[in-house]
Amino acid sequence: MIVRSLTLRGKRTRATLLAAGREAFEEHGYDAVRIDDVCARAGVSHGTFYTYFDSKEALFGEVAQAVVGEMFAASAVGPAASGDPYARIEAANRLYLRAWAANSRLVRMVEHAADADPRFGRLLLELREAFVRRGADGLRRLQEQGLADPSLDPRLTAVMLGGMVEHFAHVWLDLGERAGEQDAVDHLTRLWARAIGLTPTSTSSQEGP
Amino acid sequence: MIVRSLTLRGKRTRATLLAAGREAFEEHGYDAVRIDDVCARAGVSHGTFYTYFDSKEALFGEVAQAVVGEMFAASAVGPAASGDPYARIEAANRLYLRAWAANSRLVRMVEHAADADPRFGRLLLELREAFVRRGADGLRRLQEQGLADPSLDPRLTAVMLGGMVEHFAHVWLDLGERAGEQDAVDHLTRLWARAIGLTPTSTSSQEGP
Amino acid sequence: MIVRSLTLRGKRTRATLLAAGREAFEEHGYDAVRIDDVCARAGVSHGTFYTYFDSKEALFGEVAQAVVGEMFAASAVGPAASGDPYARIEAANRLYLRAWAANSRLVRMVEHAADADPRFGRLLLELREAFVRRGADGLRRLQEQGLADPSLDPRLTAVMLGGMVEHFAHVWLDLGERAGEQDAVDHLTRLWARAIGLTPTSTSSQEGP
Amino acid sequence: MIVRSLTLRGKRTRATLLAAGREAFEEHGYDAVRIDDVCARAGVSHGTFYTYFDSKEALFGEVAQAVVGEMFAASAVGPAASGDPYARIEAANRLYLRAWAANSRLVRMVEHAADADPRFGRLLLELREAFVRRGADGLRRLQEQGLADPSLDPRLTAVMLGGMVEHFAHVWLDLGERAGEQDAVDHLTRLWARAIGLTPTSTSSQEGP
DNA sequence: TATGAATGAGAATTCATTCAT
DNA sequence: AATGAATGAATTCTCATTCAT
Repeated sequence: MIVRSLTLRGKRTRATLLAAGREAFEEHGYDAVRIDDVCARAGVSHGTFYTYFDSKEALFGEVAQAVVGEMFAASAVGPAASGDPYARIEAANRLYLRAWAANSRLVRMVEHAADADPRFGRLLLELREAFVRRGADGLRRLQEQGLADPSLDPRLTAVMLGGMVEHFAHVWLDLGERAGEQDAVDHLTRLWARAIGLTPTSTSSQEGP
Repeated sequence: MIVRSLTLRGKRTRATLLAAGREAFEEHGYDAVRIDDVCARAGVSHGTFYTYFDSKEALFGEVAQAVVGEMFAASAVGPAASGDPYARIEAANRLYLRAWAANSRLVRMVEHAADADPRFGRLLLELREAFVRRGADGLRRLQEQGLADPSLDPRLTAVMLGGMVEHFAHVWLDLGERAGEQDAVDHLTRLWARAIGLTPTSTSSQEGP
Repeated sequence: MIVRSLTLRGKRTRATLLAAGREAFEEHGYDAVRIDDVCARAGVSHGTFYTYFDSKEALFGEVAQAVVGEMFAASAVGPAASGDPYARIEAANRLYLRAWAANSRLVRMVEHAADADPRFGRLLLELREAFVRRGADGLRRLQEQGLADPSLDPRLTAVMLGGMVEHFAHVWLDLGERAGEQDAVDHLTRLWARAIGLTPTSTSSQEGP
Repeated sequence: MIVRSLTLRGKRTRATLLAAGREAFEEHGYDAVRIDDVCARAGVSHGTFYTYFDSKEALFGEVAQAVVGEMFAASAVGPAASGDPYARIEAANRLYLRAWAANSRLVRMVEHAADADPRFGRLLLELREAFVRRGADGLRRLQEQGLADPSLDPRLTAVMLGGMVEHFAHVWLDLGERAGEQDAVDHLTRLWARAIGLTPTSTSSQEGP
């Protein structure tokens, strides 16, 4: 693997290889991907692959890193979002479902890789931690505002309800559980809101009469 | 692989191999297990393996079948359980957590195998379906009794809340999220109960007024 | 590589592979030999090779061991040899030349391998040590009998004169220095004998008056 | 590789590469040296290497040539040396030991390379020939002066005794045979002198009456 | 002259599976 | 039923060398 800083051409080749690898992993799964597949897709010889990556695993490592980064970025509810708690939860759930739709296969591959290689486990842990903290902070705020059940442990609750959304995304998008997006988001949000004892405010878009 | 029915000795050898395979898969993961490992553990030669199983995959198929069966059996709340809805949910959650603790690695392996082989997908689907149906039936009954929000789709809700428990089991037991069992079961149950709008009955052990 | 003790058939295959490897190394040198060459020569598939040997290096290790053993055995002057010191030296020199003729290429390969792998260095050291000790013991005996210069260090002298023979064997047999065997043995022996100040006994076959 | 004569800058780069190659070969051995290592050491890029050398082998060829030249030059007993035959032999032995100490690894590499490539064989032959001729001429002169056994074949004797020194140098310096330089030179010289029947002259520094 | 990206021939090794005994 | 020797497809990775810039 190359060490020195790359020229423009080198950077391009590396990026091509990375993209090709991502596609290949997504399509065929880690085991089924051969270095030569990636190279063919990228249009370079397999010697070139080793100019930029140490091994198939190293390539996957970079793909995983990218995917995890995207997952997190994609599911962040902007600060501009409505101040209404219910609406924020709803927006977060919708975003997560969509982010998952775009990356589910790869994320599951990272999860599997984590079984064998702690490096991937750490990557996943960081991602999960970010989500959990985000959820726990949100809940804590609601509790402080008297809008949510103060007896719930914020972290544990965030882990559980976040897990509900994550797991549903998997079941829905990967395992083919049938549901419309609107229905799915609605149910997830209602369950979440009610679970934490969210007190509807006047602007709430909750289930109505 | 032989077809005719087995002698007693044959049955024993087969069972030994199956147990050895299960242990090996559990310890090292699918890819890392070599047929030789299994045979060494079972104390038979390579050739013998193929007397009883068509392939490594076939062995794993049987292991998976067994695990899935155990998972389902282990997590069924007996009919003798208290009639109190909250208590039933609590019992189910506790049982599921424990069943998962006993089988998580193998279940995850089955999940991963399902990515590549639809046969395992089907197996998993059956398991999930049984859980979902059980959960949905329970909810429907509560709705009919006027004890749960009637506007919730029973199946979708069961998928989501069941997923919450399943996912938490994974996070807690495999990924090391710290929590005590009592706390975990309590939170899962409270979140679940409140999410479906479970109206406390007089015998409820819920958090009270 | 196989661990359990081999059946007759297994032993035969292993021996065939070992012989094939020895020939291949002898003919083409370590680097140029491919595992497949050895297998083709032995008439087995290359998978079979790995049933019996861990690697090309391991195979070479066994070949080296064998060659070194043969070298030592082949150059031992039997105790039955004439008691005449000069004749014994002469016999040893002749035997060494012949042993070298049979194994020079492989011995040189071991020498080269020793540069990279201390294991081979040790092997060679043992061989050399045996030769040196044999030579030193012989000289010491002659010194004690008053037949050789007592001021010479037996070990150092044995190393030097033994080296003379070893090196000449190489130059003569490998590098093509022209000489007849009789002449070669004669000169080596006369130089050796005179170098240690060997006093001719009455039965000496030395160069006469 | 370029053909036209080099600019000053070109010469410098070439020399740097040659020196880097020599060091690299000396440290790691032929096989283990990658062109990249040499280039990194020389501070130039891969491509540049091929501006000056046709191949790795060509580089080694030049290194070998240089080493062999140095070996010969370094071990020549100047004409100014004492006219005493014993002293001349002693001086030559000491010089040879020292020259070998400086170059043993590379010389052995050349020897090994000679097994596969006759070009290196020829190089070595020339070196050896020069030594042998020098030794044979010396012996012939002594024989003519009546100072050495006239029945010895000068060339054969030179090959053998020269080999004794060369081989001892290897054993002592590369294989770790323990001896002090003075002892080593003393023994080599005494054995050599007595082997050829060198008659001490009055000025001899030999071991006395 | 120098650079460094690209090439691809080449070899080692693993392990599920078959089959003769 | 059991054995274990034999098979060979499959894949990774290295590094000397070429060549466009």
